[in-house]
Amino acid sequence: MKTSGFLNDRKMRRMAVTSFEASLRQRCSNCSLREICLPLGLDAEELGKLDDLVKRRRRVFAGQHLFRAGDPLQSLAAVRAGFFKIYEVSAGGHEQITAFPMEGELMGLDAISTDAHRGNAVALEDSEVCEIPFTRLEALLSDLPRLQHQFHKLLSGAIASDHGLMMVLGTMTAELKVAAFLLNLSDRLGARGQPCAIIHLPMSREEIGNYLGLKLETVSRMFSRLRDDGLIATEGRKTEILEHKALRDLCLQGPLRA
Amino acid sequence: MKTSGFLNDRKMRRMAVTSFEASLRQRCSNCSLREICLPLGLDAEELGKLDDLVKRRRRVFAGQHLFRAGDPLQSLAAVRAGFFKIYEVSAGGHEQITAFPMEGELMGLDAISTDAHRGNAVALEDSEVCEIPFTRLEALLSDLPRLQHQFHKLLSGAIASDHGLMMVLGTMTAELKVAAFLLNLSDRLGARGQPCAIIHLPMSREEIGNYLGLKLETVSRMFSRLRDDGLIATEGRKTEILEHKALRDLCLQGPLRA
DNA sequence: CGGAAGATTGAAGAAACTCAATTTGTGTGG
DNA sequence: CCACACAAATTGAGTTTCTTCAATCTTCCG
Repeated sequence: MKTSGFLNDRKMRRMAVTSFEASLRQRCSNCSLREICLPLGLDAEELGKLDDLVKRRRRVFAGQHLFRAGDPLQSLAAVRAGFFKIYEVSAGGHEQITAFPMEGELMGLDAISTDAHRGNAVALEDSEVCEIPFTRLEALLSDLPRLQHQFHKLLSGAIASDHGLMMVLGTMTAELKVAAFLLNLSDRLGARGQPCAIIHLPMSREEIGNYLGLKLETVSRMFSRLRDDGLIATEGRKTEILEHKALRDLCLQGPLRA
Repeated sequence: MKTSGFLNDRKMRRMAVTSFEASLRQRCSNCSLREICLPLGLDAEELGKLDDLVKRRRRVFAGQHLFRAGDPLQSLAAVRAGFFKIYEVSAGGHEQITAFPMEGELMGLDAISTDAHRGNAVALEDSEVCEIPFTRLEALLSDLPRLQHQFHKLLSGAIASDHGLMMVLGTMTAELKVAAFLLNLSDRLGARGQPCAIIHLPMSREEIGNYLGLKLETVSRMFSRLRDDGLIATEGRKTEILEHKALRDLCLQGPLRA
């Protein structure tokens, strides 16, 4: 579970490249994610007001925490690039990963209820976030009904996707859980216009298992089974979905197999 | 899983009684739940505006649906009295109960993202809800920053409690799941000033199992085990928590037992 | 009181876990 | 660039936990 935040040459080089690209899209107004993120549905004037609020392009290197449980809620964070994991620690000391946020997804929404973060956010790869000071955001929402509505949609969508995970955890066998996990990632990548057949998983088998309520060995076995059945191809953490439809059918029929 | 919505004499008598009581507390302003529900933190004037919005005391008899998946989102509903279950049906036809809302809790929050309900809400006993037309509520939020903030807290709290269930589903054994379930109910009753040592469970073993990712026989066995260990006493669906601290310790140490 | 649904308990089976050995992948330093 | 060391992933064998199937008991209503 531990990851080093050490900055080696490779990481520095990689960040230099992304920072050059990023200079071309400094504002929500022309951000490629504006159709799936908070700005969805805003006009130019409204976008401008939101833009004034957002602190863009804070970098978080692989293994670094963006926030920790107990931290007071200052800002929500939208993933601009990269991949995160959010995990919570129970009173008994058990860790549970509750989400793997990717581009355009907000982190920290569960902190509003107590003004303090409940989850811990760690970058799984070198990443970039946009920070949105929450108090100022709430003030702006009152002025911009469309932004308010979109914010509510994102909050509501977070609940809905949590329910999706509950469905997975509560009703599925190990094989189906892994299949559903891969499809979920693929769908979310597809929704962002990214290639969704070949997925580079930024998380370990252990992290997948933790998320799905399985042990890492079981996850590995299920990857192997799906591979042997010809549904996927694996090459380390790179996973290709060969039979998208068959994989989806597998999830649909669920543990109902005759 | 099926329950009859048949209205027998007993039900009619019961409702007559509650309706008499209810006439004394017709508005949010003097509702006993205002400290845990949407009105928390509002002053008299603000309360009045919210009051004008809310359609109070819609009755839902045991077994009846308040809304179903696919229904367009008209109103959010706050439980005024009674107990509900919310279940979702996956594409593959599997049911998963995602919540057992009780007094002061909002239902339908996950519908905002798609303007249609995803869950199905069924009353587990004769119940009463306050309906809050969502479009009008959102308009009011812009005028009442405190109401807006409280609404966000409730949305955020829903996410947080969903994460709590994920933790249960993902990390706990059958025995701990049942223990955690009982404690959760007890805590929520306690937070409402109700007796929390003796709980009358309005849901069946099957429904508990569905919620916790267990089969009904396993749930029954775990009730028996907790009873044999002296932590609880059971008398049908009436359950008494005898050793509150021991039960909590059990959940804390989790599957870490030596 | 009688029937049906819900709950409990037992015994056998399946699924996932634990422990352990091996292989593969990754990053570091020679 | 290669070899080494360490972490991650895979695979196997045996065990535990939960489920399945089945019988019995209880509770709730009519």
